[in-house]
Amino acid sequence: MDSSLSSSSRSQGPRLHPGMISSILLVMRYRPEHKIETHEKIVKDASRRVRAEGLNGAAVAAVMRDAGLTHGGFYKHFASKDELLIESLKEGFQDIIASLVHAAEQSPPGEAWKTIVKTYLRPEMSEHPEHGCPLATLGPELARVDKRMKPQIVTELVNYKSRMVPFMPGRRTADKERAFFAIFSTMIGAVALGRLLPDPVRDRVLANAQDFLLRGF
Amino acid sequence: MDSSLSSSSRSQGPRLHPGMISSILLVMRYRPEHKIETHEKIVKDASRRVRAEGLNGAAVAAVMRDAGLTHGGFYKHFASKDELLIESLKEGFQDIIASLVHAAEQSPPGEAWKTIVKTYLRPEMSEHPEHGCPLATLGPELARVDKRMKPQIVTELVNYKSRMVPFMPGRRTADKERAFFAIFSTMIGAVALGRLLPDPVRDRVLANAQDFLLRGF
DNA sequence: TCCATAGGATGATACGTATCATCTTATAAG
DNA sequence: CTTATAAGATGATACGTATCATCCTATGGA
Repeated sequence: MDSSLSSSSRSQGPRLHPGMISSILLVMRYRPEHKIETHEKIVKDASRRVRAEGLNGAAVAAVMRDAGLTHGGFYKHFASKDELLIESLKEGFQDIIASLVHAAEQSPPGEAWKTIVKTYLRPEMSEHPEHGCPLATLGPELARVDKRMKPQIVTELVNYKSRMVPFMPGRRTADKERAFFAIFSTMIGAVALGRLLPDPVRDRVLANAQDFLLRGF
Repeated sequence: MDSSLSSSSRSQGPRLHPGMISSILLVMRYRPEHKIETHEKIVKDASRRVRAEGLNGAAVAAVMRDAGLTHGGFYKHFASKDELLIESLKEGFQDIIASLVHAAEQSPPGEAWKTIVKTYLRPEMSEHPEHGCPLATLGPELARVDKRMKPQIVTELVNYKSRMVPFMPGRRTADKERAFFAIFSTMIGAVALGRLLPDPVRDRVLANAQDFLLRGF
């Protein structure tokens, strides 16, 4: 690995030698992955909390406790709470994108969008908002966040769209985009509406939306 | 009005006479409508705030200030903040129900549902959440409120549905109910999604949902 | 004119929360 | 083993908010 640098006696002048490198660059007291790992754990916990309890369900103290830490270390990981929010939203979007893409990919091309609809509208998806689509859980709240966060949220949404559009019904891309908005509007609304109602009714709302979409295209 | 009770000299024994009535029942220092009026003003202000800023946008102090009062008198009007929340939600639902019913009633019976769709999806409706549908503004938040409030929210939603169903497309009531859920899911989702996006895109999302629905039934 | 009182105002309390300053400690490098 | 230092813990501050106790005052009736 570092064999070319291992004999410092051969280097002349003030060139970099292993000792200098380690004292300048490699001064890491914890495993290099350590901070990254806990950072990711915090974000994942926050992402679940945010989807389950809304934008202010991810209180600093609560999220840190989830990660087995105390509130004090928070600002070693994030410049502000908003930064955590953005990261946990991103995490949430990647979460459902992964689920939906995975489902879509193992179904015949023409049917992929139907698979996405069926996956999104499964009752278990509604039952577990902490693993569900951030749009269905906190869509309206996201519309009200601080101006500074909006561009980043729009970016996530645009990315979401671009990952879904390939699977959408329609010939031209413009058609697929229209289908994306129509289909996701219906699904987001159905999940939101369903969650207001007691279990059996909720499932009927979801099934109804599914029928509507599968027949509608 | 009270002429039958006006001559107290005619009554014998410990019967009710005007003096007693006024000292027992009619001891009202302010106009009887006074309290009701300010109560309604508080609720209307809260209803706007809640729809514009979310469930915790209606802070006691803020709402009272809107009404030209201070926070102290709040509990002369409401037993708790939750009580205000319920009342302002009810107000919000009555608000859009009135708008939609009004629009629907002045259009030919078979077309009423189309008018509702066009009204709900107007860009101005999206621009002014404080006068819009509570479901589009705080649907997911309502799904997370305290268990004790849920029944009352469900009641409001059921009432909303029963007011819209008569205008929905379909022959039998069951069909109309299915249409209600499909149509409102799509509209709620479209408004929520649209509000995440910058103005011109938002309007396309709304128009897209409208086309989808008008063609879909 | 005076009074009783309900509506409203002032002010206090208790709690949650974001943020930051300062202290402690685990650990890789030497 | 020692040491430097970054990750994390403790604790403090500041602010918002719900709730309530207590005070003030406008006003209809006498």
